[in-house]
Amino acid sequence: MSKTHPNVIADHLEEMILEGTFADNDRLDEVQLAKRFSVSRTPIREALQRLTQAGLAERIPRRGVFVRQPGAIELLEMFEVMAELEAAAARFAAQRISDAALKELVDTNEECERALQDKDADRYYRANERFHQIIYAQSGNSFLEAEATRLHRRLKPFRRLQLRLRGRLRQSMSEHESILKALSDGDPETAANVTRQHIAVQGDKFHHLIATLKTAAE
Amino acid sequence: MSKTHPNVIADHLEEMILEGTFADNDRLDEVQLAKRFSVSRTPIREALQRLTQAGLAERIPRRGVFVRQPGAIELLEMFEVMAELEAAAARFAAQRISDAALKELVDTNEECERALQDKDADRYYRANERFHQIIYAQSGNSFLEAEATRLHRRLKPFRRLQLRLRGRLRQSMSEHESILKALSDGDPETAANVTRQHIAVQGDKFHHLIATLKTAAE
DNA sequence: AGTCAAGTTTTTGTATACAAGGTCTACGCA
DNA sequence: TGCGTAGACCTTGTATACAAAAACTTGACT
Repeated sequence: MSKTHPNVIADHLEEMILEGTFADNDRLDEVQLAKRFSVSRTPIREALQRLTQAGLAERIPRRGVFVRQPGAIELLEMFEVMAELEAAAARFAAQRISDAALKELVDTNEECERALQDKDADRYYRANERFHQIIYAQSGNSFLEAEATRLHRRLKPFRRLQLRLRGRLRQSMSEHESILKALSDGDPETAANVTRQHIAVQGDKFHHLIATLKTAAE
Repeated sequence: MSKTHPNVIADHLEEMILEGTFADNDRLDEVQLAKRFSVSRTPIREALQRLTQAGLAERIPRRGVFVRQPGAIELLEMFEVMAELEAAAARFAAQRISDAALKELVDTNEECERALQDKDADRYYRANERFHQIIYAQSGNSFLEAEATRLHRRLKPFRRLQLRLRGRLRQSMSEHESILKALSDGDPETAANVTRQHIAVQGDKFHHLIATLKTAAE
């Protein structure tokens, strides 16, 4: 592998962790990674620190850094917070969204629809992601946008799971419609509530999630 | 200064930045800090990286790291998000709070009251902080608790300002009462809304905030 | 055989050396 | 005098050397 910058290394490792290349509690060996990326330990340590800061790994003093995959409970907690952040973004967006963005949102949702009919999961995920990203941006709050994006990214590998969990994509689509309506109506409360419901994982789905996680782990 | 660990150094620098020891855009000189803390540049660089990750400073490649004090807009954005996180915590807490915690919350609020009557600002701030911390914890979501605490900490130096901004502490106290009532009633919606109002900086206060910031900067 | 301890090896953490790019000064030239 | 540029000087970024702590191995003793 060619010599590369620490940020790139961190991105790379982050990607690997998020994609599940490493198992939970795997140790990230500094010299091994140094060889792997053809750099010295110094930039590797920098990258590892970034990962620990992001919560993707944990550094135990004098023992090393270990990847930290979230368990079922932590995952639920993260989804709960995600739901609130998205709800907040939708609340603000209902008051602040531009006509252009609203149109873009409609287009994106139609793209979702088409991808769904074509059974093109990949395209659906991309469009879905853009749908949410537009709402973050239209919250008119770049700090919120950044935080939401960060958490969204962190949860990305589990989104697929969440969708399967929710049952059918159909329902997700109709929720999008409700969000869209609330936004174009300029109704912050409804926008927030509908969005929260859209993201949240509640009640009986909890057990389903745990079961799915266990299956995935084996 | 005695030789100390990078985390301690980072905490120290963080404290200094938050307390306003450094001005915006000040460069954090590696060798200077190394001398100051009697360590080599390596642990200093680690500490600086932590600061940049936390958003308290920015690293410009090949130029150094510079402290980033939030401007008025960013500050408002952060308060907006803080309001939403607190509202979310209150929403969950209304459903999950324990009797013991509820009692503790009442006690803490009374402590606020007493401190207010004694005009003991310091004690008031401590009690106020505990009040909010209890709500975070009682959200029953440790991820949310951690995120809220993180942002709370970041906004700490501006809270004083926010209170002055809101007018009188009296109002803050009566808002606490409303929150308390909603929590003991187990009413999530009200708890969330009241809390959001409690934290939020809206409308005309905006200009006031900017003016106050400018004064503080001179 | 099992356990404990001393020594060896491995690994992290810190210091220092070196390389590469950026800044600043001083001098030449219009 | 003002501007541009060459070169010295700093500063950051990376590699390597060294120190200290943990893990592992081996062997002695019960």
